[in-house]
Amino acid sequence: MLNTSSVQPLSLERLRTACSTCGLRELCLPVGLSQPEMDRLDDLIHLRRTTKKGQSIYRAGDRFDAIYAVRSGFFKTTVLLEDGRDQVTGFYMGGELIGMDGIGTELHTCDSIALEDSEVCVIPFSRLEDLSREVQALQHHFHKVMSREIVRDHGVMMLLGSMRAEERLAAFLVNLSQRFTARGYSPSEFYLRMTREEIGSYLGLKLETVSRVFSRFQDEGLVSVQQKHIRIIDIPSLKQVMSHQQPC
Amino acid sequence: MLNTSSVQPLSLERLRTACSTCGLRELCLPVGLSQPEMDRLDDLIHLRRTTKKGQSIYRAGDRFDAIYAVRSGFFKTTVLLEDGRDQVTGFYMGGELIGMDGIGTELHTCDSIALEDSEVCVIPFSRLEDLSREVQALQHHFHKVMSREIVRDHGVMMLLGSMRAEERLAAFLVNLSQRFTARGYSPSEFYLRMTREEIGSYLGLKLETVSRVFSRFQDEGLVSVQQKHIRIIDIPSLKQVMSHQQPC
DNA sequence: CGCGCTGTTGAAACTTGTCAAAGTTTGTGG
DNA sequence: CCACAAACTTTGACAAGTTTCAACAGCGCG
Repeated sequence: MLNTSSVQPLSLERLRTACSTCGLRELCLPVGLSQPEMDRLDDLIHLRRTTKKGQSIYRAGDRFDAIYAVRSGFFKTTVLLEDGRDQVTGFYMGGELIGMDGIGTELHTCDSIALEDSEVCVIPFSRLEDLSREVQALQHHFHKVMSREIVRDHGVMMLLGSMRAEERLAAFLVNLSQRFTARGYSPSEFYLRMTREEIGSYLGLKLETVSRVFSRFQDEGLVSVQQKHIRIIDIPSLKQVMSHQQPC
Repeated sequence: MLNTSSVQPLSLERLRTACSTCGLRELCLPVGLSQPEMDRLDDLIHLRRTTKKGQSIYRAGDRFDAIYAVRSGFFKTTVLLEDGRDQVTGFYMGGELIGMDGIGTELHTCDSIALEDSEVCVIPFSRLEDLSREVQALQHHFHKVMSREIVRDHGVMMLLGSMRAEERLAAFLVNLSQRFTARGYSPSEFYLRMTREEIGSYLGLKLETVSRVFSRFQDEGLVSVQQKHIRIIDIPSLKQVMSHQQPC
């Protein structure tokens, strides 16, 4: 464990760490909590972990005892099949929660890997359950977060099951754009933290296909692509590609 | 609402309805509850709804206020895209919970449709939250159920993203077989409640492809198929098809 | 400064989808 | 209870989209 990331208790940095002063609190677990309630949540979350690019917070098979809120950085989760194939099941950015896959079996079922140097807040799960038995707003919001994870997965199933390559990539870009926007970044210009292969894995495509579609989008003037630097030129058209024009 | 299924309060039938006497309790929400705890859960769940084949329990956009436990019968859930494409996101049988997609937004995001005449227990969600603040075992088990839904969806994403048609159908049959087994039915012989089109929609394939793969499996002696009646002849080989032999 | 990882592009192969036709089952109304 | 219509399934031939294989270019880390 120790070789995958460093653990640091935060005695005096509490103020800096506290949910109440965290810029991501409106996107994260504390949504809807009163100040006293948030203080109680802060009591739980006094551990942060920094994770270098390429390292994991947990791996499939690890014992589950906490969920993690992304404080900074970018993560992917991947599932491994017995036969060696693996697939990216999600990308996570600031304010999003990772690790809920482990609740059901007490074991994590996927790997969570940092795509850049990152930091997460460690949320001990049994203590979160304890507190959410006392704080209704926390309980309810946590349920919402889990539910949204299910709905998000449905969206990906939709994408994988019935969209063509161009539609998938368009949907992916639009989704990223929206999530960056919610975090105060530009809706139209961002760096991809993941490789073409990771995008392809997430979208059920080969990296070559992802690359080709990027090129096509660029030729059509929808986006400007320079390696990992993406500038979306025409969001409406991208949305149209995403949701429209099935070749009838 | 009234035209989609009938609602019946169950004054005196309580004993018959009670979770404590339900044959599915080991697969459903009451797992791990003591008798007094289960009695309190019974207090919540005094509504059942019968649903005719083809009718829905809820539709996308309906207000969310309850989740549903399948008591008998068989359901599918489907998501509809703006452009008219839709996709089956899951099949549900006895003891499984439907409707958790609605928690996050207070609105349901998919349709749940009975594939045969069915019956569900209505679990008012806010009362479930109330009770699970008091009953730790219930709280924890509910979290497990939601988590497993996420893990299940990851499995489907895996299947849609990186498996070929034969592997998908093999995985589907193995999964059904396991779920029937857990419910005391034959692992190797069952009726499919869904059409080829619905299977295809779930697996990201066209119905013709599903039909062809069934025929191929039959030719290879893996299963015997007569319309919706399936007999799995060689489960080990089916598992091998599922998880093995990627054309390298 | 160069080696390796990542990304791009082309041509051929393969899987799945599309269209079409015919067979089968199911359900309904007479 | 039968007949007919509608829905579902199977199968074939062909088309389309994606993958595979291969070669090369570019960026970035050590």
